[in-house]
Amino acid sequence: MNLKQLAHMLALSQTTVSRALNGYPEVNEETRRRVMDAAKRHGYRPNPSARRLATGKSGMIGYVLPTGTAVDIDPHFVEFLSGLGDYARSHELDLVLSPADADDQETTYRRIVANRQVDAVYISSPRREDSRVALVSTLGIPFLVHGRSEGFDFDYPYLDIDNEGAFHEAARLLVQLGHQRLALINGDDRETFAIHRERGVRRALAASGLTLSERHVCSVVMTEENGYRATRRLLEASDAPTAIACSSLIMALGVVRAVRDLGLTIPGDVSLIAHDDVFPWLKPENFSVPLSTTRSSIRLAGARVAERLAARISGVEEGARGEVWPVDLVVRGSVAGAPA
Amino acid sequence: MNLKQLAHMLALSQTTVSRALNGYPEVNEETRRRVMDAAKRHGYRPNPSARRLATGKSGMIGYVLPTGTAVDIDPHFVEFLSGLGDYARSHELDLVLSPADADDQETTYRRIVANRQVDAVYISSPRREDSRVALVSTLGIPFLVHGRSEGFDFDYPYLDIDNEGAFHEAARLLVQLGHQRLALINGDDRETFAIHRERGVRRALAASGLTLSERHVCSVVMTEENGYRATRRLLEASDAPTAIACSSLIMALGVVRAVRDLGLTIPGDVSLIAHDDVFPWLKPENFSVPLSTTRSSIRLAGARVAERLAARISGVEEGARGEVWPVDLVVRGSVAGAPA
DNA sequence: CGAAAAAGCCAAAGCGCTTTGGAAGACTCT
DNA sequence: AGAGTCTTCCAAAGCGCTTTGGCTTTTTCG
Repeated sequence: MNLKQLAHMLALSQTTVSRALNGYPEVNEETRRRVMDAAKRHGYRPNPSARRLATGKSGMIGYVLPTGTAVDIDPHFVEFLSGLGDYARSHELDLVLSPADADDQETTYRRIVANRQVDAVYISSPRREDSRVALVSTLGIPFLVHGRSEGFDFDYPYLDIDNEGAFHEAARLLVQLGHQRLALINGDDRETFAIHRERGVRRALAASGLTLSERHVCSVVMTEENGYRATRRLLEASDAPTAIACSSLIMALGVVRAVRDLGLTIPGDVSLIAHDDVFPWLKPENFSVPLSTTRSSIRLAGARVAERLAARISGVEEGARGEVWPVDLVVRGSVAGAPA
Repeated sequence: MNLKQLAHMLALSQTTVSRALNGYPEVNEETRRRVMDAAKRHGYRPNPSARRLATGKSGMIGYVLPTGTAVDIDPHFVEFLSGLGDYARSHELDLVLSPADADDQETTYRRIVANRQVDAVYISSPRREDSRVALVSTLGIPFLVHGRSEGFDFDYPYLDIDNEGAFHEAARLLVQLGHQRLALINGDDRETFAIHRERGVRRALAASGLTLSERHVCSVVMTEENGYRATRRLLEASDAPTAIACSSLIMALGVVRAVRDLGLTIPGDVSLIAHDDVFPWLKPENFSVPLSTTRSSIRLAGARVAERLAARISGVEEGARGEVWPVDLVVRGSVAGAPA
C-alpha cells in the first residue's frame, strides 16, 4: 500500500494525503481525520527510502565505529547502547554503525554525511583537539559529543560527566584519611576523561600541599591485566602508594588481585577507589572487599544522548550547549586511614 | 556531482554511465574505462537513497536490539560487533541497530523488512523454537542465526559453536580426574547454548554412570553476582560438588570469590572450568589461579557472520547451511584430581 | 554479399515520496 | 456587490538512481 493507492482510494490527491499525514496546516481537519483513519486501517507506512530521497532525512542516527584487528571496542559501549536504545525505541530512531578503519575515520564521516545516511551523529571517547569533533562541526550535520574535547577555540554540544570533580572528591577523601602517597591508574591519557581525572587528583593533592608523582600515575588500556601490572609496579616500588584511584571497575579487578598476590590487604595496606560506570554484570559492592566508587551510569548517558540528538534533529535544541553531570562518590569498605 | 551531471560531462546517457559503473556487459570496455576514470576523478558516489529507492537494496545489515529498562545487552555483544566491524569495514557494509521492546520484536522485524531498510539480518542468542527465526524465515529476507534454535521442522542458515562438545570435553576431563559430583553454572536455560552445554555435561557423566543432579545445575543471568550466589549455594549444601563447569568468565569471577569466601581453594577443594568467549579485557590465564576454559572467539564469529551475510545478500551463498565451530579445551591450573 | 545476430548506446518510465505553484471556492469587509 | 483574503485542494515537478524497450551500428557467417 503506497501513497498513490491510498490517495486514489480516498479520492484525494497524493499532495493532500501526504500533508494530512505529516501534520501540515493547509488541510481540513475533517479530511485529515479521514486520511489518518484510512491510513491506520490499511496499515499504510510511508516508504522510508522514498521519503529519504525526497527529504534527505533518514530517521537514523549514526556512529562511526573504529575497528581494526588491533582495535578493541570499549566494553562500556554496550551499556551506553542500552541507554541509547531505551530512548530510541520509543521514537522509532534507528542507529547505524559504520565501521571504519580506526586510523581513518574521516573518510567514513564524510561518506555518511555526503550520503545523508543519518540525520545526526555522536562521537564518543574524544581526545584533546579531537579531529572528529573539528571535522563534524564543519560538515554541518547535527551532532553531540559524549565526553569532551579540549583545546578548541569553538564551542560544540556535548554531554559529559564531571570526571575532574569526581576524582577530586575521591582524592580529597583519601587525603583526609591521611594518605600522603596516592597513585592513579588511569585510562589512555590521550582521552579527555583521563586528563580530567588526573587533573582532579592533582588539584585535591595540591590543596594539601601534596603532589602526584609521575611514577604514581599510570596510563593504560583499561583491562584487568593492565590493572594488575600497574599495581604490582606501584606497590613493589620503594615509595609505594598507600591509596589508589582507578579509572575502571575492570582494572580494579586487577588491582585487587595484585594486592592479594603481594600479601597485602585492602584497605589495611592500601585504599582503593575506582570509577564505576554501572555495569549490570559487575558491581562494586560485590568485590571481595566492597569497593568505594565514583559512580555515574553510562546507560543513562546513552539515553540522554539519544534524547538530545533527537532534539537537535528536530531543531528543538540548538547551539553549543554543554551538559555536565555530577558524579556520586560512594564510600564502601575499600578505603581506610593510611597505615602507620 | 550526480549521475546526470557526470553523464552530461561525458556526453553519454545516464543509462550508459550507470551501466558502466555497475559492471553491466552491454557497454564498450573503452567507454567503461572512460566512465570509471571520470567517476573516480570527480569523486562521484551514487546517492544511496536514490539507489535504494530504485533497487530496494540498502547495503546495510540489520540487527533488532532488544531493549527495555529491565533488559541488559549482553556484554559479549561488543566483541561480536568488533568482529562484524572487521569484515564490514572493508566492504562498506553498515550495520543498523533497531532498538525494540524486548517483548515485541516482531513489529520491528516486520517494519525493517517491509521498509526494505536492510538487506539482511542476523539473530543472536536464539532460544528453543525461537519465534524470531520462524518469523524471519517467512519474511523472506536473507538472514543468519548466530547460535541455533531447536525444535523446528525446517532448516535455516546458522553459525554456532559446538557448545555440547565443549562442555562434554570439559566434563569428561573432570570425570577422568575422579570427580563424581559435578555442578553446572549455566546461563539462561531458555537459550540454546545453555541447553547444549547441559546436554554435553550430562552425556559425559552418563558415559561413566554418573548423573547431574538437578540441584547441581543453576540457570541464571550471567553476572558476577549470580556466579557467586550459585557457588555459595552449591558448596554450602551437604552434597557439595567437587568440580564446577561455568558458562562464562564473568560468572567465574563470582565463583572464585565465593570459593575464597568459604575458605576453600581452587583446585584443591573444587575444580573449575569456564567458557571463554575471549575478551580483551579479562583473560582466564590472569585469574588468581589460571582458569581452564573452553575457548571460542566470539569476535571471529562476528566476522564470519558478516562474511556469510554478505555472501547471502549477493546470492553467493544459498540454502540452509549450518556451520558449527569446534571449541578448544584449554587446561590451566584450575583443575585437579578430586579431593579425597 | 545480404540476412541475422551481437554490440553499444539512448530516451523515458519507473521507484514512492515531498513540495512548489496554482486554482477554485468560501468568507470577510467596506 | 465586488474586491480581497482564507481555506482547501490538486497537478506536476522534482529527489537521483536503475531498468525496460528500442534503435543504430557493427560483426558474423552461410
